[in-house]
Amino acid sequence: MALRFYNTLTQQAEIFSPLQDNVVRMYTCGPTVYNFVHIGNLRAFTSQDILRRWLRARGYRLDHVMNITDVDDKIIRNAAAAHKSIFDYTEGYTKAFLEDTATLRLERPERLVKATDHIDDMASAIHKLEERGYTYRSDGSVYYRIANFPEYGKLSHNDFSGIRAGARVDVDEYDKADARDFVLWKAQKEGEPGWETPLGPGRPGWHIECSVMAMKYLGETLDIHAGGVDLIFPHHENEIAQSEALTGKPFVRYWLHSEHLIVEGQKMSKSLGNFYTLRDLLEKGYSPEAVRYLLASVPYRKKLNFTFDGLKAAATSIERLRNYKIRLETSKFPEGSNEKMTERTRAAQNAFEAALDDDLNTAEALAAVFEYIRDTNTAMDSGEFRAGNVQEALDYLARFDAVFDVLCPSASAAGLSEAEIEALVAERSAAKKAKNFARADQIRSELAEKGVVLEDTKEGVRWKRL
RNA sequence: GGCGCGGUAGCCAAGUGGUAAGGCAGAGGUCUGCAAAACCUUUAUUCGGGGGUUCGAUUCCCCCCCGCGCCUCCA
Repeated sequence: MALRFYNTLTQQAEIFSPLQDNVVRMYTCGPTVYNFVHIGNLRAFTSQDILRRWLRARGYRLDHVMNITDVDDKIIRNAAAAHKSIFDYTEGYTKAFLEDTATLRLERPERLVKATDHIDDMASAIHKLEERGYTYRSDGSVYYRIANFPEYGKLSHNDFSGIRAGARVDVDEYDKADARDFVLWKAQKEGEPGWETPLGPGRPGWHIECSVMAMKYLGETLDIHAGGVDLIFPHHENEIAQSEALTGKPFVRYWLHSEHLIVEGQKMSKSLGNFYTLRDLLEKGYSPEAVRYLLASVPYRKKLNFTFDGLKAAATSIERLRNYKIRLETSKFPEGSNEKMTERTRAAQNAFEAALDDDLNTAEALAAVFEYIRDTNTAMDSGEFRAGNVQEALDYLARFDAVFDVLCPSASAAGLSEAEIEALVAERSAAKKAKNFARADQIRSELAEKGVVLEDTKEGVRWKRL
């Protein structure tokens, strides 16, 4: 089954193949670094991480560009309030963003690019748009005239044909000829940061950075452009208008948009008190893997209802996966190999791949893994699962984890060393042999307090950290 | 109003024109010094409501109800 993605542009699932060879050139809209990213942002970035990993699993090489918006109204406002330059102000949140995404095990894109490093490129692009007659000036600012781009609206599927240039709307406030026109270059105002360019002093509008940086690094036509659904209009619509006006070529072949996350059934907002950053959740004691699992477990085009029950369920689900892996690694199985198990593994692998090929259906992919685990656990209990089947099962888990990446626990800061744990385990075994169960239980609870769980099995005691 | 997404068991959630995946939680059981892990059984005659098409619809069509997003810079 071929890899397919739902394309916002065509409103259909389409078979994916890159324009050139096996390299996927993709661009994703990164953060505006005026604050810590919240779990809604991270849902989108997690979807993109799953996308990245699955493309690689399917044999593609990636050239992925993500932008960091480090100049915009909110940044200017907040930096001024903090009495900092926008550079000092955004530096801290850029660093925090990189830390948070690393904590969530999100792969770094091949290129991370900042808007402020590309001011000249943007000014040139705007100048070129002026030459081509797509713009007009007003009070030192440059606007894009959407009336000159007939295809405007093709991504968001809005019909703007009724809007005529010259039908002035909110003239006093915006100085725009048309309500849908958008700013390419903002004239510098008193006390605001600005750049000297042939366009005059000012700063870029939001949309131009993505068009310019995407095409600078990836060429005039990208394979994939991804972001949250809220960016479809106006941001991505405007990117198309800018880019295609510049090149006359299709800007993006596959537009992928992830749905929003809601919290306990409601829109996440600071006023409702249900606004969370990753840092908030870690402080409450949840693991990064649990957050990652929850964000990844709902297919990206579905709204994700983020709940604390769900977060706990995610943590328990991860435990089940890890316990299974530990069982594979530590148990003794009968000699030989069972061909039926090999076939079962192959079927599970096929189901997993088919699910992700189908527009990254992560829920179905997880179902394939859990069904396999239940079946092989049963086979282990009955003795049908043989030593010769261990490696294929571990390989399957590895392929699962190459995408979901939740099996390896995050390093806990404190705790006992392995040697200390082993010593206590040995002491407890001796106490048990001597029927000193009081001491045995005492050691169990001591270790439990330090996050180490003991399990007595036929093959002896095994322990794991929580 | 326009465009778009969705309403499936206590919760999260997959799915298909042919009779409901998976996870979590709950109940009972096997195993166990206790526990853990694991397994087994059990939890939707039913997929927001009402019509229609069909041999047959949760899945297609129509209407209605409810929730959500976007419609000037929010993933």
